[in-house]
Amino acid sequence: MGRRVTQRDIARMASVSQATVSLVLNGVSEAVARIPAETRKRVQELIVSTGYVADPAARSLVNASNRILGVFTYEPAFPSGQADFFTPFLFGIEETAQNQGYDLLLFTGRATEADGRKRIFHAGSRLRMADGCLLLGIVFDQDELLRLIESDYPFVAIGRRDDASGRVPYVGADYVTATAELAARAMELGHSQMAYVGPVDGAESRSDRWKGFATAIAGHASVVCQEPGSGLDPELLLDRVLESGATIVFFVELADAVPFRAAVVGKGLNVPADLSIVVLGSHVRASAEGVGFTTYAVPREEMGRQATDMLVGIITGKQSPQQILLKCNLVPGETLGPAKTRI
Amino acid sequence: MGRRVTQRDIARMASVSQATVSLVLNGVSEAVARIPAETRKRVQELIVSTGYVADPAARSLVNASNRILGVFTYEPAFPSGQADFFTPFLFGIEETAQNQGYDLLLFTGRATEADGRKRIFHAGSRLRMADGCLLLGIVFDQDELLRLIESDYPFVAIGRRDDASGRVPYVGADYVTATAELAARAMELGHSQMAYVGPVDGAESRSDRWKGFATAIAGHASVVCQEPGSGLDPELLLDRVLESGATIVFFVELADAVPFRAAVVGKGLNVPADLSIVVLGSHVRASAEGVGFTTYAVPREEMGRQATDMLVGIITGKQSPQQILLKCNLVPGETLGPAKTRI
DNA sequence: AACTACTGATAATACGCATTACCAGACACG
DNA sequence: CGTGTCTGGTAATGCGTATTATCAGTAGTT
Repeated sequence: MGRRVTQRDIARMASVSQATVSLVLNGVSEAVARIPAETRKRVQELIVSTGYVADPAARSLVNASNRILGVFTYEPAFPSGQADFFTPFLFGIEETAQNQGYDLLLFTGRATEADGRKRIFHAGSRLRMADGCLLLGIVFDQDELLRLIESDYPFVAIGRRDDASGRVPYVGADYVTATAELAARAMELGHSQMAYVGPVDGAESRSDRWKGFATAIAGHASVVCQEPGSGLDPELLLDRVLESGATIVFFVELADAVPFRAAVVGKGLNVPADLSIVVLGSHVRASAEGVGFTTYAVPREEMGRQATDMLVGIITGKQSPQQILLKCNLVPGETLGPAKTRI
Repeated sequence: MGRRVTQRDIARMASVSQATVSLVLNGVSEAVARIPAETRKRVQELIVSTGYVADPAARSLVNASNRILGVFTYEPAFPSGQADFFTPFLFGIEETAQNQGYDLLLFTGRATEADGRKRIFHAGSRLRMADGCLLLGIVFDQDELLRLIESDYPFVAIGRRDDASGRVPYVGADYVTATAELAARAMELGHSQMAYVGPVDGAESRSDRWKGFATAIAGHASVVCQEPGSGLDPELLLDRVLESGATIVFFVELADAVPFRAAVVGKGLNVPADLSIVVLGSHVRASAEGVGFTTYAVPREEMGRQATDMLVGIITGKQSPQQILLKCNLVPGETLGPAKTRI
């Protein structure tokens, strides 16, 4: 590779010093250094004709700033399975980063430790290459969060985090309220025997749903069936639900609801006449796919946007770390109806 | 921000020199520098306990290597409209980058010039932060490609490029062959009056389709209707197609085919009994969406993978720039049938 | 005692850039 | 002629790291 052009090269060509080139390049004011227009022009022209571009590494060594935002995903980032989950965040992040004039560094790092999890801190980590970092994922590593907080390295999590004694800055979605609203609506429609399919604890986004649900129905309705979901055979699940006497099923995962609904229809039953289905959170896109589930939309793109804005604010010192919850809008859908009176 | 830990800090704590820390850190062999196990251990422990991580900027200043791959998209990268177009590439790129131990730098840069196009070269470009770069997009800038080639900066385009006197390394899709195959199949089914909706020149991916199409039907069938597509009112388009006597319509863009099909059905006609529809290239996902168009699948993820591998090969000097075309597999679909004999 | 061989490091330097302190020359003024 | 002021720059330095040449001390050999 033919060595790239440096300020020294340009300096030699223009018969000035490297310092002068730097001064011209950064267009410093007359107040700090006097460079006559004629010299400026001469240097400028050489900069253009050689296609000189400052080496960002060297620049950042001096400035301690790269105008780069890191994006760290705890779960494997892109693999198609998670695609619909991560891409909306990335859309929002990319859009805002662009507006703010930042580039995005995606940390692809694979699991390095014995526990099979990706780690932020490891030998050769390129984390510092970014001025700050966005954290994406369902489950985070406690130790790393703590270290991150203590290191003063600017970062913002996407999704609510109550780890690390509540000091994690984040932009999350208000699952509690949205779930409670759906549960309330279900109760208005006469449902009192409910099924809940999905995890009730673990990540915040999951326990929050359960919390909102459980709180809302407390004293008014009861959970007659609770399954962990994910991978459970739809037919089998349907049998259990029917057996339990539930008139409505709440799904944490859209992916579980889809085959379940197919199973219901396959059995000659009608949704929502015979059985209501509610999904606790979907991508905005989901509704466009014609499925029509009753659910609420998690504003993932907006989360990405606000998290990015906050991160930039923290980096530039214009903002202090905060914790923000965004509202999820209800999507009426067509899978929630009045409770069927069972015989 | 409390200043970060540097090698000097560790050196002081361990009562050794900065050089020693660097040597221990990089685990140099006894041959090049002798550091007794005891000292090594002492330094190692401090490295761990302080959570020291080498500054990649400083490192790259010395090494001229960051283990970072740049991704430059000429069209706005993520915005939802293009989502399905770009994300498959990114999946492949991310997967391979991860396997190769590289991080990904997404250049978000906005249009800086008067012509409203994004530019690779501009003041403050962070291009050099990456060891090499992948180029994504439909239409590229001639000048920049030339400059890139002459600069010896490693890069690989995704999509065939005949710009810059054919010296652009790329991994593309073989649109010519795939399109010709579809055209041949159509002719086998008796179609001889054809409509073609979409651009016939401009970007390679577009002119290649037309080329494969035109070559295949030359002398056997004729184009009775050709429209530029994109944005044309479906109803109006349908009228023109019917009027022309075409028995089959080839679409360059899936996005155009979808509303068109709806218009056909809306008019009480049947696809493919009354009119066949063929789409020239789709995402693999398209078939999963239940639309069932006859088309061919552009192996976008695989293109991303191979381009990334090639780029890494070029960077490490293990491979020279190449030009590769990948095969597109036909997707039978349900929208291509025998030609209807018009009255 | 003089020489060699080895050990365990370190000092020096370069990488490309930004920045500050400083300086040489021209000119004006008293 | 001595002093001050302005102009047009430059030299020097530091950022954090990798690398190479060098060196002081000790032990062993003749």
